[in-house]
Amino acid sequence: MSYTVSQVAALAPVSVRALHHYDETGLLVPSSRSDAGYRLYSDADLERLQQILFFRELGFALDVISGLMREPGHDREAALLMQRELLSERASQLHAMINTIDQALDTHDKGIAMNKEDMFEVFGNFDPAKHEEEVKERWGDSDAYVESARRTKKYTKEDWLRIKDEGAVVVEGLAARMEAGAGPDDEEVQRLAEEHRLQIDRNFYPCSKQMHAGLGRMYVADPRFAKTYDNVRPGLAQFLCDAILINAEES
Amino acid sequence: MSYTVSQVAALAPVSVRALHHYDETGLLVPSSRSDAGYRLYSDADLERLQQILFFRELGFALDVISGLMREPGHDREAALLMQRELLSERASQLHAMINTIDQALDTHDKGIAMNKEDMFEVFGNFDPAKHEEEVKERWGDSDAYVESARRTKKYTKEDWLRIKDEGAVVVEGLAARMEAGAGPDDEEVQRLAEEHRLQIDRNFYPCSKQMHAGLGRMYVADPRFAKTYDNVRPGLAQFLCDAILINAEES
DNA sequence: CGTAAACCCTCACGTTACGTGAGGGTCAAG
DNA sequence: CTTGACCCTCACGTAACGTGAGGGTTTACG
Repeated sequence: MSYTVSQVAALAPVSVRALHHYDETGLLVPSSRSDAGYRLYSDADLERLQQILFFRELGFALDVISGLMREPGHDREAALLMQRELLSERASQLHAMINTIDQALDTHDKGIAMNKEDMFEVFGNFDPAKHEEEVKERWGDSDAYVESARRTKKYTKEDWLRIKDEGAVVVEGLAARMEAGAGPDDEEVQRLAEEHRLQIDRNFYPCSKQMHAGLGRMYVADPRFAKTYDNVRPGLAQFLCDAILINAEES
Repeated sequence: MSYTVSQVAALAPVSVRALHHYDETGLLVPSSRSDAGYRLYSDADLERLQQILFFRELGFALDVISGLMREPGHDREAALLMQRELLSERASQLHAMINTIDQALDTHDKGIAMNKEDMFEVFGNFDPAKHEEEVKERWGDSDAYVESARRTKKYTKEDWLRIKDEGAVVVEGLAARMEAGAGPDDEEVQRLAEEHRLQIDRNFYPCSKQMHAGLGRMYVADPRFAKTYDNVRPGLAQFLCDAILINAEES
């Protein structure tokens, strides 16, 4: 099945001209042309387009998107996970903005002026220019998510089983200590938290304590990840997050 | 207290050049200049800037923002409420996009392809071009929020008390019927729902049944509004919303 | 009191991501 | 076989600034 420009434009929120533009710049070159020179988009082209649109929605410039999607080891799953992260970040950003509005409404009702810094604080985090660097930082020096995709590609089924078992040992250990009433600062819990970090570091991508802390926060903030741990024991995601943060602090 | 361009740029996520630009186009003209011709921004200017930034964040073009803020009867509170609405809409949009990603990840895992329409459906709602019209539509023919601001400006304290009492009668009536076990399709409940609409229509802005339905949905979707009703009786927001939707359907 | 660093101003041209025709083939329907 | 709906390739237009160029102003400090 293949689609012409107008069919794609009807399906996705993108103009015909934009498709021409993406073709010209090499961002999305249709995988074939008809005899008459008509652009024909395949299903795979549409998947690529979807990713482009997600990135665009997130405020990335087209050449940056181009770069991201050209990186060696880039794959759809890694990109989707990254986009998911960024989107949920953006969502909490929006909630913060809503809070700022509520605050503005309150102070407005009372006839008093708002603190100037609070007025704009909420915008700060989503500076598009700053964003690129921040992404690099958050995902590690050499783009952790790319690195991860690169490494995991070579893993065999046995590798995956081993990694899963290693992980299960840590998770079960944590769950047991939690049930035994230990706090997140418990010595054994701390050892397991550090082991958790090292597993990521060994198996997926270089993971500093700082990055690990970021992950920890994500485990509770992001239901998709929280579920992974809370399914083992309710409250485990929060417990692990606390433990990670304590482990990260002792630097 | 007044601020120079760089001070404003440090406070808010806006470049010096952008401030120049806003000045040139008349969107934000600083309320004074120093002897040397330096732009000096007052507190009021900063409030205006904050609003501009919210609108910009929402994807409005600068000339549209200019228009919105120039409309007669435009005031800060009305604008903030409108922005709040649009932001929370945007937030649920993002959550929908996250769901789409989850779906894409699932189908990807299973090695099957996703429905092409589902792939892009989620983007559709936030077409910036379409948005302007939609806003007009949602807020009524003559910009309900502007109309509301215009009318309420003339209200005296007594007007407000009367309106509040009128409203309380309806809300208490609804709460009583709900407690008595009536469903949202109960005859008396329907009468009260319609009265609720008429009160808005009389006191604030022309409110069609369709618009009323939009409001009803907002009462449950938006915690700020839900609270107003749930504080009277838990579950009342949902109850009212259901009643409104039923009332709206019989057109 | 001078002077350098740090700001500010006004042009004015550059850039990104398309919009919007102009001029001209292509294709299915009647 | 023609008409209307698509498609193509230029190519210039536009919005919202970015990025100097050239030149005053303010402030800190020696």
